[in-house]
Amino acid sequence: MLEAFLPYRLSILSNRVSRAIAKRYAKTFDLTIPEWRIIAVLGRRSGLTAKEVAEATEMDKVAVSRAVAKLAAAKRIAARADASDARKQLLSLTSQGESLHARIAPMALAAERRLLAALDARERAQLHSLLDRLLRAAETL
Amino acid sequence: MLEAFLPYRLSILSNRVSRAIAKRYAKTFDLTIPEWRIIAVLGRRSGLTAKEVAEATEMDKVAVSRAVAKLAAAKRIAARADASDARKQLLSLTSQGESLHARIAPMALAAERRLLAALDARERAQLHSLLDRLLRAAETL
DNA sequence: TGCCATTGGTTTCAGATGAAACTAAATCGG
DNA sequence: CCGATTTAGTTTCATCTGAAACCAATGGCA
Repeated sequence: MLEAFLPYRLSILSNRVSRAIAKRYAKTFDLTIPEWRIIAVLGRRSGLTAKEVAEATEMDKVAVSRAVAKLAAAKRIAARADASDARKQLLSLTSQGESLHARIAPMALAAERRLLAALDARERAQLHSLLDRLLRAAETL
Repeated sequence: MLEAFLPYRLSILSNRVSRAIAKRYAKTFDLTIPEWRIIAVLGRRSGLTAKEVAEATEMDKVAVSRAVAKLAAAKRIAARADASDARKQLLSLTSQGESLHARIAPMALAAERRLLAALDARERAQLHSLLDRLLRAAETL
């Protein structure tokens, strides 16, 4: 039963993929998955607060707080104060962070492509649509 | 980019589903996901060794060792010695474990059904086949 | 204005986790 | 047979993680 059980299969697949990527990131860049997610998100949209990052990445705020602290210590991201709310910090990539992002993003996409090589274009579109619907359904479980 | 990145989407989906199920199991039965996996596997095939359980569930042997210890302490599974190899322990559900399994399995299937309600029969078949191929592709990443 | 509830973010604490070391038993090669 | 290697499983240690407590700033609202 387990082999056919959807939650189990999703977990195995996700773990295999994440582990493969995480190992590579850790070795090459001393970067964890949460950190990489933050880099990815800030690479697209700069000046987010920690809370917005947490929402965008679906990580909890503790994880974000810690990853942000580590990234900031490594000068990969920088925080500037929000003029209108002293609790908030607006986060963005430093130039170091930018260049890290520029190096990693292609690697990430290559890994994804390797995985998706198992499917043809039509199947990829199906997969995307199926995942969309499952993700929405999983919001309210 | 992150929102469309397959490894990320898989991780979010898997986490949402696992978290929902884990929470329920933990509250109702004091059972973690690794423990539940072992129950599920032993419910189907009795007399497996810890190693075989680890293979069947794709968990590492440390996790299995710990979960087995806890399940055995709770008298949910029992270990008997292998006659031909003193290192091995043949694991099986106790009657308590059996009845736990009988109670949980339907819950698990119901959760899966709720998730799959977002798809029609044809799409479920597609999903299965896509996951099969992705799982195979992810073996060698 | 001045209190109270809320919000953004960090710290703490206790439990989970994985890699590597370890123990004990079995197997292999000579 | 007997030492070297492999295998099953456990323990240890250092790290990760999440829930809850916490702190500081803000936004009602009376």
